[in-house]
Amino acid sequence: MEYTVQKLGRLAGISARTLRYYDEIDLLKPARVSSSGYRIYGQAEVDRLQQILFYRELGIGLESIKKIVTGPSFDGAKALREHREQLLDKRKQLDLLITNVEKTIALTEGRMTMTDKEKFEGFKQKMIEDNEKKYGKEIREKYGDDTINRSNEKLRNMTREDHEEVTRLANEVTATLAEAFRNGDPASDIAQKAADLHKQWLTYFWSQYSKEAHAGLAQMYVDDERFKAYYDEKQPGTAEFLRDAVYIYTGYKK
Amino acid sequence: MEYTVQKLGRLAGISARTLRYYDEIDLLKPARVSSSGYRIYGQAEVDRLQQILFYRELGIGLESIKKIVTGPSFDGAKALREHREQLLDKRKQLDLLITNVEKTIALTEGRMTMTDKEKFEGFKQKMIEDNEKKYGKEIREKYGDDTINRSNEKLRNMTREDHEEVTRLANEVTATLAEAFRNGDPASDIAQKAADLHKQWLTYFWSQYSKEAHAGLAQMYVDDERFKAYYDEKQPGTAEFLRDAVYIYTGYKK
DNA sequence: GTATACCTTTACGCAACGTCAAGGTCAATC
DNA sequence: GATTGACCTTGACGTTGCGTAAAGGTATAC
Repeated sequence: MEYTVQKLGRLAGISARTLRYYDEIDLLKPARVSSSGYRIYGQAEVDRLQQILFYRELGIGLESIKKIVTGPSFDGAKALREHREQLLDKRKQLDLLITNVEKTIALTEGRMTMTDKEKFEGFKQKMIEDNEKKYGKEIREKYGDDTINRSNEKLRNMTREDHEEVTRLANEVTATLAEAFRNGDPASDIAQKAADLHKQWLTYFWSQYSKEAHAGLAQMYVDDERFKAYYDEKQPGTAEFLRDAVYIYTGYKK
Repeated sequence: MEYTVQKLGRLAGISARTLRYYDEIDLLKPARVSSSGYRIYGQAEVDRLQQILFYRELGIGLESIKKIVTGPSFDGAKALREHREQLLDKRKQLDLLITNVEKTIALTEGRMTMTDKEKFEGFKQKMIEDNEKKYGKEIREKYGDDTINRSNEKLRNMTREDHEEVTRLANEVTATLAEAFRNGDPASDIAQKAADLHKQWLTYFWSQYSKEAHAGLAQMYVDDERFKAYYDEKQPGTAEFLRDAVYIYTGYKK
Protein backbone atom coordinates (compact mmCIF):
# COMPACT_ATOMS: atom_id res chain seq x y z
CA MET A 1 0.00 0.00 0.00
CA GLU A 2 1.27 3.42 -0.97
CA TYR A 3 0.22 6.75 0.41
CA THR A 4 0.45 10.38 -0.55
CA VAL A 5 0.74 13.03 2.14
CA GLN A 6 -2.95 13.51 2.63
CA LYS A 7 -3.79 9.84 2.64
CA LEU A 8 -1.14 9.03 5.16
CA GLY A 9 -2.19 12.07 7.14
CA ARG A 10 -5.76 10.84 7.34
CA LEU A 11 -4.58 7.40 8.29
CA ALA A 12 -2.49 8.72 11.13
CA GLY A 13 -4.71 11.60 12.11
CA ILE A 14 -2.24 14.34 11.32
CA SER A 15 -2.06 17.07 8.69
CA ALA A 16 -0.27 16.92 5.38
CA ARG A 17 1.72 19.91 6.49
CA THR A 18 3.05 17.92 9.41
CA LEU A 19 4.30 15.23 7.08
CA ARG A 20 6.01 17.77 4.87
CA TYR A 21 7.55 19.27 7.95
CA TYR A 22 8.82 15.89 9.10
CA ASP A 23 10.33 15.45 5.68
CA GLU A 24 11.92 18.87 5.92
CA ILE A 25 13.58 18.17 9.24
CA ASP A 26 14.61 14.67 8.13
CA LEU A 27 12.45 12.98 10.70
CA LEU A 28 10.42 11.01 8.21
CA LYS A 29 11.37 10.93 4.54
CA PRO A 30 9.01 9.47 1.95
CA ALA A 31 9.97 6.12 0.48
CA ARG A 32 10.28 7.77 -2.91
CA VAL A 33 9.20 10.78 -4.88
CA SER A 34 6.99 10.31 -7.91
CA SER A 35 7.92 11.66 -11.32
CA SER A 36 5.64 14.61 -10.70
CA GLY A 37 7.23 15.36 -7.36
CA TYR A 38 4.66 13.73 -5.08
CA ARG A 39 5.83 12.25 -1.80
CA ILE A 40 5.07 8.54 -1.73
CA TYR A 41 5.13 6.64 1.56
CA GLY A 42 5.21 2.88 2.01
CA GLN A 43 4.61 0.44 4.81
CA ALA A 44 7.95 1.06 6.48
CA GLU A 45 7.14 4.76 6.69
CA VAL A 46 3.74 4.04 8.17
CA ASP A 47 5.34 1.98 10.88
CA ARG A 48 7.95 4.55 11.57
CA LEU A 49 5.35 7.27 11.72
CA GLN A 50 3.50 5.31 14.34
CA GLN A 51 6.62 5.16 16.41
CA ILE A 52 7.15 8.86 15.98
CA LEU A 53 3.61 9.68 16.97
CA PHE A 54 3.85 7.42 19.95
CA TYR A 55 6.81 9.31 21.30
CA ARG A 56 5.24 12.60 20.33
CA GLU A 57 2.22 11.77 22.43
CA LEU A 58 4.53 11.36 25.33
CA GLY A 59 5.47 14.97 24.84
CA ILE A 60 8.98 14.31 23.62
CA GLY A 61 10.48 16.88 21.26
CA LEU A 62 10.95 15.99 17.62
CA GLU A 63 14.71 16.29 17.84
CA SER A 64 14.81 13.72 20.61
CA ILE A 65 12.42 11.50 18.75
CA LYS A 66 14.73 11.62 15.80
CA LYS A 67 17.54 10.34 17.95
CA ILE A 68 15.36 7.62 19.38
CA VAL A 69 14.03 6.30 16.11
CA THR A 70 17.13 6.78 13.98
CA GLY A 71 19.88 5.87 16.39
CA PRO A 72 20.09 2.09 16.13
CA SER A 73 21.65 1.58 19.53
CA PHE A 74 20.05 4.49 21.27
CA ASP A 75 18.82 3.73 24.74
CA GLY A 76 15.13 4.42 24.47
CA ALA A 77 14.46 3.46 28.06
CA LYS A 78 16.97 5.97 29.30
CA ALA A 79 15.40 8.68 27.21
CA LEU A 80 12.03 7.78 28.66
CA ARG A 81 13.30 7.93 32.20
CA GLU A 82 14.78 11.34 31.62
CA HIS A 83 11.61 12.50 30.03
CA ARG A 84 9.65 11.18 32.96
CA GLU A 85 11.68 13.32 35.33
CA GLN A 86 10.90 16.35 33.26
CA LEU A 87 7.23 15.54 33.29
CA LEU A 88 7.20 15.08 37.03
CA ASP A 89 8.86 18.45 37.50
CA LYS A 90 6.33 19.97 35.18
CA ARG A 91 3.50 18.49 37.16
CA LYS A 92 4.90 19.76 40.41
CA GLN A 93 5.00 23.24 38.98
CA LEU A 94 1.52 22.83 37.63
CA ASP A 95 0.23 21.69 40.99
CA LEU A 96 1.77 24.71 42.58
CA LEU A 97 0.18 26.91 39.99
CA ILE A 98 -3.21 25.38 40.57
CA THR A 99 -2.85 25.78 44.29
CA ASN A 100 -2.00 29.41 43.83
CA VAL A 101 -4.83 30.10 41.47
CA GLU A 102 -7.34 28.32 43.65
CA LYS A 103 -6.27 30.06 46.78
CA THR A 104 -6.28 33.32 44.96
CA ILE A 105 -9.83 32.71 43.87
CA ALA A 106 -10.90 31.73 47.34
CA LEU A 107 -9.18 34.61 48.99
CA THR A 108 -10.28 37.29 46.58
CA GLU A 109 -13.82 36.09 46.57
CA GLY A 110 -13.89 35.55 50.28
CA ARG A 111 -12.43 38.92 51.03
CA MET A 112 -14.07 40.96 48.38
CA THR A 113 -17.04 41.31 50.64
CA MET A 114 -14.92 42.14 53.62
CA THR A 115 -13.28 45.22 52.32
CA ASP A 116 -13.22 47.88 49.69
CA LYS A 117 -12.36 46.14 46.48
CA GLU A 118 -10.93 49.05 44.59
CA LYS A 119 -8.75 50.20 47.36
CA PHE A 120 -7.12 46.87 47.91
CA GLU A 121 -6.77 45.78 44.34
CA GLY A 122 -3.04 46.31 44.10
CA PHE A 123 -2.33 45.38 47.64
CA LYS A 124 -4.16 42.13 47.49
CA GLN A 125 -2.00 40.94 44.66
CA LYS A 126 1.14 41.52 46.58
CA MET A 127 -0.25 39.98 49.70
CA ILE A 128 -1.39 36.88 47.97
CA GLU A 129 1.77 36.62 45.99
CA ASP A 130 3.96 36.69 49.02
CA ASN A 131 1.57 34.57 50.95
CA GLU A 132 1.73 31.92 48.32
CA LYS A 133 5.40 32.09 47.65
CA LYS A 134 6.52 31.88 51.18
CA TYR A 135 3.77 30.19 53.00
CA GLY A 136 2.88 27.77 50.24
CA LYS A 137 6.42 26.46 50.26
CA GLU A 138 6.62 26.17 54.02
CA ILE A 139 3.41 24.26 54.27
CA ARG A 140 4.40 21.96 51.50
CA GLU A 141 7.71 21.22 53.09
CA LYS A 142 6.15 20.64 56.45
CA TYR A 143 3.13 18.62 55.48
CA GLY A 144 4.08 17.22 52.13
CA ASP A 145 2.55 17.61 48.74
CA ASP A 146 -0.21 15.16 49.41
CA THR A 147 -1.80 17.25 52.09
CA ILE A 148 -1.76 20.25 49.83
CA ASN A 149 -3.14 18.33 46.93
CA ARG A 150 -5.95 16.94 49.00
CA SER A 151 -6.60 20.48 50.05
CA ASN A 152 -6.86 21.39 46.41
CA GLU A 153 -9.37 18.64 45.89
CA LYS A 154 -11.47 20.14 48.57
CA LEU A 155 -11.34 23.54 46.99
CA ARG A 156 -12.16 22.13 43.61
CA ASN A 157 -15.24 20.49 44.95
CA MET A 158 -16.54 23.56 46.67
CA THR A 159 -20.14 24.31 45.89
CA ARG A 160 -21.87 27.63 45.84
CA GLU A 161 -23.17 26.95 49.33
CA ASP A 162 -19.68 26.21 50.56
CA HIS A 163 -18.54 29.43 49.10
CA GLU A 164 -21.24 31.40 50.81
CA GLU A 165 -20.44 29.68 54.04
CA VAL A 166 -16.79 30.58 53.66
CA THR A 167 -17.65 34.19 53.00
CA ARG A 168 -19.95 34.26 55.97
CA LEU A 169 -17.30 32.71 58.16
CA ALA A 170 -14.69 35.15 56.98
CA ASN A 171 -16.96 38.03 57.89
CA GLU A 172 -17.72 36.51 61.24
CA VAL A 173 -14.05 36.08 61.97
CA THR A 174 -13.29 39.75 61.37
CA ALA A 175 -16.32 40.92 63.27
CA THR A 176 -15.71 38.70 66.25
CA LEU A 177 -12.04 39.49 66.19
CA ALA A 178 -12.75 43.22 66.20
CA GLU A 179 -15.09 42.83 69.15
CA ALA A 180 -12.63 40.68 71.05
CA PHE A 181 -9.87 43.17 70.39
CA ARG A 182 -11.85 45.93 72.10
CA ASN A 183 -12.12 43.61 75.06
CA GLY A 184 -8.36 43.25 75.01
CA ASP A 185 -7.90 39.75 76.40
CA PRO A 186 -6.88 36.99 73.95
CA ALA A 187 -7.98 34.43 76.53
CA SER A 188 -11.49 35.83 76.80
CA ASP A 189 -14.46 33.86 75.60
CA ILE A 190 -15.05 36.15 72.68
CA ALA A 191 -11.41 35.97 71.56
CA GLN A 192 -11.49 32.20 71.79
CA LYS A 193 -14.65 32.22 69.75
CA ALA A 194 -12.79 34.22 67.11
CA ALA A 195 -10.01 31.65 67.13
CA ASP A 196 -12.54 28.90 66.76
CA LEU A 197 -14.22 30.63 63.85
CA HIS A 198 -10.83 31.11 62.30
CA LYS A 199 -10.25 27.41 62.62
CA GLN A 200 -13.56 26.68 60.95
CA TRP A 201 -12.67 29.02 58.16
CA LEU A 202 -9.31 27.34 57.80
CA THR A 203 -10.72 23.84 57.55
CA TYR A 204 -12.37 24.94 54.36
CA PHE A 205 -8.95 25.16 52.82
CA TRP A 206 -7.04 22.51 54.67
CA SER A 207 -8.14 18.98 54.58
CA GLN A 208 -6.31 18.10 57.72
CA TYR A 209 -6.50 20.54 60.57
CA SER A 210 -3.73 20.41 63.09
CA LYS A 211 -3.06 22.63 66.04
CA GLU A 212 0.53 23.07 65.04
CA ALA A 213 -0.35 24.25 61.58
CA HIS A 214 -2.99 26.60 62.92
CA ALA A 215 -0.57 28.10 65.39
CA GLY A 216 2.11 28.30 62.74
CA LEU A 217 -0.19 30.15 60.41
CA ALA A 218 -1.13 32.59 63.16
CA GLN A 219 2.52 33.34 63.74
CA MET A 220 2.97 33.90 60.05
CA TYR A 221 0.25 36.49 60.16
CA VAL A 222 2.51 38.48 62.42
CA ASP A 223 5.82 37.77 60.73
CA ASP A 224 4.75 38.58 57.24
CA GLU A 225 4.28 42.29 57.02
CA ARG A 226 1.71 42.25 54.28
CA PHE A 227 -0.37 39.69 56.05
CA LYS A 228 0.00 41.72 59.15
CA ALA A 229 -0.99 44.84 57.27
CA TYR A 230 -4.18 43.15 56.17
CA TYR A 231 -5.27 42.21 59.64
CA ASP A 232 -4.04 45.40 61.21
CA GLU A 233 -5.67 47.64 58.69
CA LYS A 234 -8.61 48.61 60.85
CA GLN A 235 -6.94 48.12 64.20
CA PRO A 236 -3.17 47.95 64.57
CA GLY A 237 -2.27 45.05 66.78
CA THR A 238 -5.01 42.77 65.51
CA ALA A 239 -2.60 40.33 63.88
CA GLU A 240 -0.74 39.84 67.16
CA PHE A 241 -4.01 39.60 69.02
CA LEU A 242 -5.26 36.88 66.70
CA ARG A 243 -2.00 35.03 67.05
CA ASP A 244 -2.18 35.17 70.84
CA ALA A 245 -5.76 33.99 70.80
CA VAL A 246 -4.92 31.12 68.47
CA TYR A 247 -1.93 30.19 70.59
CA ILE A 248 -4.16 29.91 73.62
CA TYR A 249 -6.84 28.18 71.60
CA THR A 250 -4.46 25.55 70.32
CA GLY A 251 -2.63 25.28 73.64
CA TYR A 252 0.57 26.11 71.83
CA LYS A 253 3.42 27.27 74.01
CA LYS A 254 4.93 30.59 73.04
CA MET B 1 13.09 55.88 43.45
CA GLU B 2 13.83 55.58 39.75
CA TYR B 3 15.06 52.59 37.88
CA THR B 4 16.68 51.81 34.55
CA VAL B 5 15.94 48.53 32.82
CA GLN B 6 18.67 46.56 34.47
CA LYS B 7 18.03 47.90 37.94
CA LEU B 8 14.36 47.16 37.76
CA GLY B 9 15.16 43.81 36.24
CA ARG B 10 17.38 42.92 39.16
CA LEU B 11 14.77 44.10 41.59
CA ALA B 12 12.11 41.96 40.03
CA GLY B 13 14.28 39.05 39.02
CA ILE B 14 13.74 39.35 35.29
CA SER B 15 15.96 40.32 32.38
CA ALA B 16 16.32 43.74 30.83
CA ARG B 17 15.23 42.24 27.56
CA THR B 18 11.96 41.23 29.14
CA LEU B 19 11.29 44.79 30.19
CA ARG B 20 12.04 46.07 26.71
CA TYR B 21 9.73 43.46 25.36
CA TYR B 22 6.97 44.49 27.74
CA ASP B 23 7.48 48.03 26.56
CA GLU B 24 7.31 46.89 22.96
CA ILE B 25 4.01 45.10 23.41
CA ASP B 26 2.60 47.94 25.50
CA LEU B 27 2.30 45.83 28.59
CA LEU B 28 4.53 48.01 30.73
CA LYS B 29 5.72 51.36 29.50
CA PRO B 30 8.43 53.26 31.37
CA ALA B 31 7.31 56.33 33.30
CA ARG B 32 9.43 58.45 31.05
CA VAL B 33 12.35 58.32 28.68
CA SER B 34 15.51 60.24 29.57
CA SER B 35 17.06 62.75 27.19
CA SER B 36 19.52 60.09 26.11
CA GLY B 37 16.78 57.60 25.39
CA TYR B 38 16.99 55.52 28.58
CA ARG B 39 13.83 53.96 29.93
CA ILE B 40 13.08 55.27 33.39
CA TYR B 41 10.63 53.47 35.64
CA GLY B 42 9.02 54.82 38.81
CA GLN B 43 7.11 53.42 41.75
CA ALA B 44 3.87 52.99 39.85
CA GLU B 45 5.67 50.87 37.27
CA VAL B 46 7.25 48.75 39.98
CA ASP B 47 3.85 48.02 41.44
CA ARG B 48 2.37 47.25 38.10
CA LEU B 49 5.24 44.98 37.25
CA GLN B 50 4.58 43.04 40.42
CA GLN B 51 0.99 42.54 39.37
CA ILE B 52 2.11 41.44 35.94
CA LEU B 53 4.58 38.96 37.34
CA PHE B 54 2.03 37.61 39.72
CA TYR B 55 -0.33 36.77 36.92
CA ARG B 56 2.53 35.53 34.81
CA GLU B 57 3.46 33.08 37.52
CA LEU B 58 -0.01 31.74 37.27
CA GLY B 59 0.81 30.87 33.69
CA ILE B 60 -1.51 33.44 32.16
CA GLY B 61 -0.53 34.77 28.73
CA LEU B 62 0.76 38.29 28.44
CA GLU B 63 -2.15 39.39 26.29
CA SER B 64 -4.60 38.30 28.96
CA ILE B 65 -2.54 39.94 31.63
CA LYS B 66 -2.69 43.14 29.66
CA LYS B 67 -6.45 42.98 29.74
CA ILE B 68 -6.45 42.23 33.43
CA VAL B 69 -4.16 45.03 34.48
CA THR B 70 -5.32 47.63 32.00
CA GLY B 71 -9.04 47.00 31.91
CA PRO B 72 -10.48 49.01 34.81
CA SER B 73 -13.64 46.96 35.16
CA PHE B 74 -12.18 43.65 34.15
CA ASP B 75 -13.45 40.70 36.13
CA GLY B 76 -10.26 39.29 37.55
CA ALA B 77 -12.00 36.55 39.49
CA LYS B 78 -13.74 35.27 36.40
CA ALA B 79 -10.48 35.21 34.50
CA LEU B 80 -8.91 33.25 37.30
CA ARG B 81 -11.71 30.71 37.33
CA GLU B 82 -11.39 30.20 33.60
CA HIS B 83 -7.68 29.91 33.90
CA ARG B 84 -8.10 27.35 36.64
CA GLU B 85 -10.16 25.18 34.33
CA GLN B 86 -7.42 25.30 31.76
CA LEU B 87 -4.84 24.35 34.31
CA LEU B 88 -6.89 21.41 35.49
CA ASP B 89 -7.24 20.18 31.94
CA LYS B 90 -3.56 20.59 31.45
CA ARG B 91 -2.84 18.60 34.54
CA LYS B 92 -5.14 15.83 33.44
CA GLN B 93 -3.29 15.58 30.18
CA LEU B 94 -0.01 15.64 31.97
CA ASP B 95 -1.09 12.88 34.30
CA LEU B 96 -2.05 10.80 31.33
CA LEU B 97 1.30 11.46 29.76
CA ILE B 98 3.09 10.44 32.91
CA THR B 99 1.02 7.31 33.15
CA ASN B 100 1.90 6.38 29.63
CA VAL B 101 5.56 7.11 30.01
CA GLU B 102 5.78 5.18 33.23
CA LYS B 103 3.94 2.22 31.90
CA THR B 104 6.11 2.29 28.84
CA ILE B 105 9.19 2.26 30.98
CA ALA B 106 7.89 -0.58 33.08
CA LEU B 107 6.75 -2.61 30.14
CA THR B 108 9.81 -2.12 28.00
CA GLU B 109 12.15 -2.83 30.83
CA GLY B 110 10.08 -5.72 32.07
CA ARG B 111 9.94 -7.31 28.68
CA MET B 112 13.33 -6.51 27.43
CA THR B 113 14.60 -9.52 29.30
CA MET B 114 11.86 -11.70 27.94
CA THR B 115 12.65 -11.36 24.33
CA ASP B 116 15.09 -10.27 21.73
CA LYS B 117 15.35 -6.56 22.06
CA GLU B 118 16.31 -5.76 18.53
CA LYS B 119 13.65 -7.88 17.01
CA PHE B 120 10.86 -6.41 18.97
CA GLU B 121 11.93 -2.81 19.05
CA GLY B 122 9.43 -1.60 16.50
CA PHE B 123 6.70 -3.96 17.49
CA LYS B 124 6.78 -3.11 21.13
CA GLN B 125 6.07 0.49 20.40
CA LYS B 126 2.97 -0.35 18.48
CA MET B 127 1.77 -2.75 21.06
CA ILE B 128 2.22 -0.32 23.85
CA GLU B 129 0.75 2.47 21.85
CA ASP B 130 -2.42 0.62 21.14
CA ASN B 131 -2.51 -0.81 24.59
CA GLU B 132 -2.31 2.63 26.06
CA LYS B 133 -4.64 4.33 23.69
CA LYS B 134 -7.43 1.89 23.85
CA TYR B 135 -7.05 0.18 27.09
CA GLY B 136 -5.92 3.22 29.05
CA LYS B 137 -9.10 4.99 28.06
CA GLU B 138 -11.36 2.08 28.88
CA ILE B 139 -9.88 1.57 32.27
CA ARG B 140 -10.10 5.23 33.03
CA GLU B 141 -13.72 5.35 32.06
CA LYS B 142 -14.53 2.28 34.01
CA TYR B 143 -12.62 2.90 37.18
CA GLY B 144 -12.17 6.63 37.17
CA ASP B 145 -9.10 8.77 37.10
CA ASP B 146 -8.39 8.34 40.77
CA THR B 147 -7.72 4.64 40.47
CA ILE B 148 -5.36 5.26 37.63
CA ASN B 149 -3.61 8.04 39.40
CA ARG B 150 -3.14 5.94 42.50
CA SER B 151 -1.74 3.34 40.20
CA ASN B 152 0.69 5.94 38.96
CA GLU B 153 1.73 6.63 42.49
CA LYS B 154 2.54 3.01 42.88
CA LEU B 155 4.65 2.97 39.77
CA ARG B 156 6.38 6.14 40.77
CA ASN B 157 7.38 4.62 44.04
CA MET B 158 8.76 1.46 42.57
CA THR B 159 12.17 0.60 43.84
CA ARG B 160 14.86 -1.34 42.12
CA GLU B 161 13.79 -4.45 44.00
CA ASP B 162 10.24 -3.98 42.82
CA HIS B 163 11.51 -3.71 39.33
CA GLU B 164 13.47 -6.91 39.58
CA GLU B 165 10.46 -8.62 41.05
CA VAL B 166 8.34 -7.41 38.16
CA THR B 167 10.84 -8.68 35.66
CA ARG B 168 11.08 -12.00 37.42
CA LEU B 169 7.30 -12.29 37.52
CA ALA B 170 7.00 -11.44 33.85
CA ASN B 171 9.44 -14.19 33.01
CA GLU B 172 7.66 -16.63 35.23
CA VAL B 173 4.36 -15.81 33.61
CA THR B 174 5.63 -16.62 30.14
CA ALA B 175 7.44 -19.73 31.24
CA THR B 176 4.51 -21.10 33.20
CA LEU B 177 2.13 -20.16 30.46
CA ALA B 178 4.22 -21.98 27.87
CA GLU B 179 4.33 -25.08 30.03
CA ALA B 180 0.60 -24.95 30.69
CA PHE B 181 -0.09 -24.53 27.01
CA ARG B 182 1.69 -27.77 26.21
CA ASN B 183 -0.57 -29.41 28.76
CA GLY B 184 -3.56 -27.92 26.89
CA ASP B 185 -6.05 -27.48 29.70
CA PRO B 186 -6.73 -23.93 30.95
CA ALA B 187 -8.31 -25.36 34.07
CA SER B 188 -5.20 -27.36 34.97
CA ASP B 189 -3.17 -26.51 38.03
CA ILE B 190 -0.30 -25.22 36.00
CA ALA B 191 -2.54 -22.98 33.89
CA GLN B 192 -4.17 -21.63 37.01
CA LYS B 193 -0.77 -20.96 38.42
CA ALA B 194 0.03 -18.94 35.29
CA ALA B 195 -3.16 -16.95 35.78
CA ASP B 196 -2.22 -16.34 39.38
CA LEU B 197 1.24 -15.18 38.41
CA HIS B 198 -0.32 -12.93 35.84
CA LYS B 199 -2.47 -11.44 38.54
CA GLN B 200 0.56 -10.87 40.72
CA TRP B 201 2.30 -9.19 37.84
CA LEU B 202 -0.74 -7.05 37.24
CA THR B 203 -1.03 -5.85 40.80
CA TYR B 204 2.30 -4.18 40.32
CA PHE B 205 0.60 -1.82 37.94
CA TRP B 206 -2.88 -1.63 39.32
CA SER B 207 -3.49 -0.47 42.79
CA GLN B 208 -6.86 -2.12 43.00
CA TYR B 209 -7.13 -5.58 41.60
CA SER B 210 -10.55 -6.72 40.55
CA LYS B 211 -11.62 -9.94 38.91
CA GLU B 212 -13.64 -8.06 36.33
CA ALA B 213 -10.71 -5.94 35.28
CA HIS B 214 -8.43 -8.95 35.13
CA ALA B 215 -10.89 -10.87 32.99
CA GLY B 216 -11.47 -7.82 30.83
CA LEU B 217 -7.77 -7.43 30.24
CA ALA B 218 -7.46 -11.09 29.31
CA GLN B 219 -10.19 -10.67 26.74
CA MET B 220 -8.41 -7.65 25.37
CA TYR B 221 -5.32 -9.75 24.86
CA VAL B 222 -7.33 -11.74 22.38
CA ASP B 223 -9.27 -8.92 20.76
CA ASP B 224 -6.35 -6.69 20.10
CA GLU B 225 -4.33 -8.23 17.34
CA ARG B 226 -1.04 -6.72 18.35
CA PHE B 227 -1.42 -7.85 21.88
CA LYS B 228 -2.42 -11.19 20.58
CA ALA B 229 0.57 -11.24 18.30
CA TYR B 230 2.83 -10.66 21.26
CA TYR B 231 1.50 -13.58 23.26
CA ASP B 232 1.11 -15.82 20.27
CA GLU B 233 4.55 -15.18 18.94
CA LYS B 234 6.09 -18.37 20.24
CA GLN B 235 2.93 -20.41 20.29
CA PRO B 236 -0.19 -19.43 18.34
CA GLY B 237 -3.20 -19.76 20.57
CA THR B 238 -1.44 -18.64 23.72
CA ALA B 239 -3.46 -15.45 24.03
CA GLU B 240 -6.72 -17.38 23.97
CA PHE B 241 -5.30 -19.92 26.33
CA LEU B 242 -4.33 -17.23 28.81
CA ARG B 243 -7.74 -15.66 28.51
CA ASP B 244 -9.47 -18.96 29.19
CA ALA B 245 -7.24 -19.62 32.16
CA VAL B 246 -7.91 -16.18 33.58
CA TYR B 247 -11.62 -16.57 33.00
CA ILE B 248 -11.59 -19.74 35.03
CA TYR B 249 -9.27 -18.22 37.59
CA THR B 250 -11.52 -15.22 38.12
CA GLY B 251 -14.68 -17.31 37.89
CA TYR B 252 -15.84 -15.08 35.09
CA LYS B 253 -18.59 -16.46 32.89
CA LYS B 254 -17.87 -16.51 29.18
C1' DG C 1 -12.35 18.92 -21.95
C1' DT C 2 -13.06 20.53 -17.70
C1' DA C 3 -14.05 20.50 -12.88
C1' DT C 4 -12.15 19.60 -8.57
C1' DA C 5 -9.49 17.44 -5.53
C1' DC C 6 -5.00 16.87 -4.80
C1' DC C 7 -0.02 17.93 -5.02
C1' DT C 8 4.25 21.14 -4.93
C1' DT C 9 7.41 25.04 -2.88
C1' DT C 10 7.86 29.44 -0.54
C1' DA C 11 7.22 32.03 3.26
C1' DC C 12 5.08 34.55 7.01
C1' DG C 13 2.95 34.03 11.75
C1' DC C 14 2.43 32.38 16.68
C1' DA C 15 4.77 33.29 22.29
C1' DA C 16 8.01 35.14 24.98
C1' DC C 17 11.75 36.21 25.12
C1' DG C 18 17.56 34.84 24.45
C1' DT C 19 21.26 36.28 22.13
C1' DC C 20 24.45 38.63 19.36
C1' DA C 21 25.70 43.01 16.92
C1' DA C 22 26.75 47.81 16.33
C1' DG C 23 26.87 51.84 18.44
C1' DG C 24 25.77 55.72 22.03
C1' DT C 25 26.02 57.23 27.31
C1' DC C 26 27.25 57.60 32.23
C1' DA C 27 30.34 57.78 36.16
C1' DA C 28 34.61 57.11 37.88
C1' DT C 29 39.45 57.07 37.52
C1' DC C 30 44.03 58.46 35.66
C1' DG D 1 40.17 65.79 29.41
C1' DA D 2 40.68 61.24 28.03
C1' DT D 3 40.07 56.52 28.85
C1' DT D 4 37.68 52.60 30.81
C1' DG D 5 34.03 49.67 31.92
C1' DA D 6 29.43 49.18 32.88
C1' DC D 7 25.38 50.41 31.16
C1' DC D 8 21.93 51.90 27.57
C1' DT D 9 19.71 51.93 22.74
C1' DT D 10 17.54 49.67 18.39
C1' DG D 11 17.55 45.93 15.09
C1' DA D 12 17.15 41.50 13.89
C1' DC D 13 17.51 36.55 13.84
C1' DG D 14 16.58 31.96 16.44
C1' DT D 15 13.68 29.06 19.14
C1' DT D 16 9.17 24.87 18.45
C1' DG D 17 5.84 22.67 15.58
C1' DC D 18 3.38 23.35 12.78
C1' DG D 19 -1.21 26.59 10.56
C1' DT D 20 -2.26 29.11 6.86
C1' DA D 21 -2.27 31.44 2.64
C1' DA D 22 -0.34 32.09 -2.13
C1' DA D 23 0.86 30.72 -6.65
C1' DG D 24 1.04 27.21 -9.54
C1' DG D 25 1.35 22.14 -11.39
C1' DT D 26 -1.14 17.20 -11.54
C1' DA D 27 -4.33 13.20 -11.27
C1' DT D 28 -8.87 11.52 -11.87
C1' DA D 29 -13.68 11.34 -12.72
C1' DC D 30 -17.34 12.62 -15.57
